[in-house]
Amino acid sequence: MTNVDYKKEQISNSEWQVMRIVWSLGQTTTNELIKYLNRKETWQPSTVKTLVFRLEKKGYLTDDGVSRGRKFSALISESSAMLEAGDNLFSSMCAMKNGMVLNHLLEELELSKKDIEIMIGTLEKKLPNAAKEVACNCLPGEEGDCK
Amino acid sequence: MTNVDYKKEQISNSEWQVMRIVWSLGQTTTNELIKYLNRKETWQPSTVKTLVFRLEKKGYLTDDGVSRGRKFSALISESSAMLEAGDNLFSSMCAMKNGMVLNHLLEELELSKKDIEIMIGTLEKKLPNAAKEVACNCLPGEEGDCK
DNA sequence: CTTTTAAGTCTACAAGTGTAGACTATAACT
DNA sequence: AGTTATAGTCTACACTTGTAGACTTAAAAG
Repeated sequence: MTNVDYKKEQISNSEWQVMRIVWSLGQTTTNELIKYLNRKETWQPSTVKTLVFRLEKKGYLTDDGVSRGRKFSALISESSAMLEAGDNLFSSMCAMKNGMVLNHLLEELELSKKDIEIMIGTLEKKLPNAAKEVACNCLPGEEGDCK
Repeated sequence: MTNVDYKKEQISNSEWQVMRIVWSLGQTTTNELIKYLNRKETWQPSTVKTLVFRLEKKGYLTDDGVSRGRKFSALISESSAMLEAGDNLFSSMCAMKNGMVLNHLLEELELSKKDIEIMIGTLEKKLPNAAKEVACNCLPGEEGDCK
């Protein structure tokens, strides 16, 4: 069995908040994390420390080993984490309705001109070879689409 | 305090699998669920029963109260569940990179001609008013974008 | 060098999740 | 009516997650 379907440990919601600070600062200390997160969450310093600890254990953060005031940095880029999260979500939902969800997101999310242009390009390139219908994959086996 | 930010209980991963069958069949029994899920998961019948029980408790499923062979049905549509899941994911990630993730999904996911056309329409309508840049909202407070 | 502060580590604990066995009561069969 | 199969309910247990207090030790201050 190859390693292809190896499932990395998830970044939990709270952990995600920590990662975003690290990704933004590039490199950070526990204190800085506590300071920033204090503006967004109501966490005690201990909570942040626990989260950092877990993220290191899961392999998403490392530190420089200095005994006081360690510098942490991410072992995964924000972009790949985001892509993975996106893939993950969509791969577990009904394929037939993915388009609808995407369209909704395109409508609701703030997007830059450039993003929009890129996406139009992507879609236009895709259009010619697109199928009439995407099959529903909700029911294991062959039978019926979801409503 | 209004109810606006009331947080519904999450549908967990395993529960999601159950819901997909219910959504597809419109109405179903425990046995049918066990039968279908048996093709996708390696769950024991008990596992399915637990999942169904939890989904009823969380308010996502109801049954017709018949003592044997109850019929279950969903209390939430698959579409709204999916939309919610999508919103949820994207609202917790970096706004600046949302476009990139969406583009990746547009590239990778199977989409129907019609979906694509709709989305191109959405994007074209959006383009004129789109900003040059979407600000990064990773750091609480004002300072700096994430990389 | 002693004291203090706080960074880092351990422990904790409730709720949620994945997974499933054990038990109970009811419908169906003889 | 008595027996049986099994749908439905309870209980269980390990692991993850959210959240945080307690303890230890090294660095900073006096």
